[in-house]
Amino acid sequence: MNNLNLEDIAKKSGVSRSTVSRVVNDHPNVSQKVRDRVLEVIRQTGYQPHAAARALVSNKSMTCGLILPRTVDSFFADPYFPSLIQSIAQSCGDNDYTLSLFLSGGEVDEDRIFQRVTRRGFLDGVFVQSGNLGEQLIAKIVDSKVPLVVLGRPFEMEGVNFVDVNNIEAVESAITYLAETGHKRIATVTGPLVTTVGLDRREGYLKGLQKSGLPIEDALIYEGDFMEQSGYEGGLELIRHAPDAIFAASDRIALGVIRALNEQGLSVPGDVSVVGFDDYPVQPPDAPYLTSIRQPLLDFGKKAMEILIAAIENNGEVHQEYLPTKFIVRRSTKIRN
Amino acid sequence: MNNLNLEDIAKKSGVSRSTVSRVVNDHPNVSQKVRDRVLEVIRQTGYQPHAAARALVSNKSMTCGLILPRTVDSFFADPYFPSLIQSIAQSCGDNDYTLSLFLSGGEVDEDRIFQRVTRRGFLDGVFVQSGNLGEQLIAKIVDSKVPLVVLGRPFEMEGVNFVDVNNIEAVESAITYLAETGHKRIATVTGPLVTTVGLDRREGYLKGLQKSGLPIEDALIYEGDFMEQSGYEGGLELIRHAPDAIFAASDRIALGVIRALNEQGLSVPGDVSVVGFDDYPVQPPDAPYLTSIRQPLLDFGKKAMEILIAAIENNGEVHQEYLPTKFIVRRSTKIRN
DNA sequence: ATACGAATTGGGAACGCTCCCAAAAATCAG
DNA sequence: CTGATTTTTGGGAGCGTTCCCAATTCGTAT
Repeated sequence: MNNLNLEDIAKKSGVSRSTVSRVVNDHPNVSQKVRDRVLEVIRQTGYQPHAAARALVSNKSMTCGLILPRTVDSFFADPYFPSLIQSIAQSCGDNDYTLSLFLSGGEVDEDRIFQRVTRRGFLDGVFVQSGNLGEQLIAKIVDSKVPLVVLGRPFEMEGVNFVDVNNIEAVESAITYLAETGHKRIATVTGPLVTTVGLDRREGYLKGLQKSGLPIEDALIYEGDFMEQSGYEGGLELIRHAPDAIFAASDRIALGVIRALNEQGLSVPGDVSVVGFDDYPVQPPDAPYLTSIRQPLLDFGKKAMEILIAAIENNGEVHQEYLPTKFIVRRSTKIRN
Repeated sequence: MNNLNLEDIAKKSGVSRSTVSRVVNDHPNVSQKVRDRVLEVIRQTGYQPHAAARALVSNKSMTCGLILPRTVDSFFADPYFPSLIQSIAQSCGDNDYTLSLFLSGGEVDEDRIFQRVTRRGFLDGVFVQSGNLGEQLIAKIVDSKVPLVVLGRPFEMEGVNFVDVNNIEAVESAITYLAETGHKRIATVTGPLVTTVGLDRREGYLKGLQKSGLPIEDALIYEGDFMEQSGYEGGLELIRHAPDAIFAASDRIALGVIRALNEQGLSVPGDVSVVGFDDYPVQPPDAPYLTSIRQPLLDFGKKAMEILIAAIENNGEVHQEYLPTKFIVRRSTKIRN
């Protein structure tokens, strides 16, 4: 088995521990001849440095944490989570970091996670998914000085790194588009208004109406929770007020809305246009033609990782970034005149 | 900040490093008085042992890996993955292990992951999700002697730990149930037949027919891939051969099947009974009444963790376990006479 | 009180690495 | 060919633990 240490490799290649270390870490000032010889021994023996020993002395574990403060339900149902995980995992891998996952279901978990996160020699930094549940944890982590990047804008933004999608602007321009294409009564099923995402997307909706000179009507706003069921319920409710377009704060909501409309004999986009948000790579086959706002998922993880690395290295300035989205017109909307 | 070490705590509490270590690790032979004093200092200072230092000397990182050899698509679409992650994460947390996540999309990733996994002082053991992609990786990990538990039966079972659900038996009894309730032409949309799950569920289907004295008809078997779309396509294909029941190898497939049937004017369960597999806690609202086979998800993670811990500690015997499922009759099936 | 065994406590060594500095070797200029 | 300079190499120290063993303290029976 592979349980050799630096010294063993050194002996086998007739050099010193230090030299092997230099080779392993790609330091300069090693003659080509020696480097090749050592490299060959390493190849033959399959030597790999001991992660813990390295972490101990260099004070870097090359591991970061991803904390998802989530209820069981939403974690299952929403493709956002796999996407997020995937995106972060990818970026970590690309930067030679390992990703540790922490799922939190409540305060007890959060305490436990907080303990772990602040353990020395364990994580170099953490990502926390923003959401109503995690706020307190975020505050504690900020206090603890552990390098942190929040995924999605947190409520308390002062001095905390985060990456988010530009929700407000994205929705605003989607609404503007709807207004420009002849829609007069634009309704919305929002996300949960206890989250910044939910709030921001509603804000974008309001701003969009304002900008387009359309009146804001409370009856055209239904608070959902990103799940399909809430879209369905919202759809049933909203059609009582004769909208000609519905902006859904997530694709899943949009699916529910469409289901409700269809069930009531309304066609999409014939009678009502529907716009979603997310545009996941895998569209549910029920709605292959959903007009939606695409989140730049891979960029998201990449940017988050960039910021985390900066935070780990500099622990200086605060980074807060909003990534642009892309509005994709498909066939769930139509131009009205 | 919290960067004290054992020695500091020792000094502050007027004892030696060793004693503090004993207190931290709950060793006996520390007088109550001293223990209390040390504990108080630890509480005040918020001391936590340095993870890497501990890992170095004790040769246990208290971290395990979860490797998901998966294509992007299926990872997004299938609620199985969040469920699996959740279940494993939970069990890890409960046993004071940290979970590191590795998503693999191909051979390059697999090599990289393998390197990491075998790094000393890094992971105490790993879980690998079974599937056609990961077989080679599993073989390599088995060779490397890193404690391993495969999630789902692997193709090559010799000497490798795994946990699976008793797919064959589960499906067999579902089919038997259908036969007993008067179904004569039971069709199936299988999972991908390049995976053991797909194969086993088909095997259960065949055995069930056999046991019930029903003939096996190739036209009643459609190979799907666990995704809804394949259920839809399978449904369209199968109804040309007039089945009175369709067993879908996953709930997602079942949804697609139902969609196809409905689209063709057939009612479920009026014309055709449909049985799914998985019974995820969050049922898609389209089919709240799906008769299905429930996977014992939490038990799954728990059992897997148990086996992994045993493997880490004993590295002795091989554990291969099949967990029982639960057949849940709802309203997508009916009794025919 | 004294001695003896048990319980408690302290300090050294080691885990495998990186970093620093000094020693050795190689290179170069005069 | 010598001395100065640069490059390469080797060994010691230390990171913060745990484990082991020796030293000390304690309790108890004589």
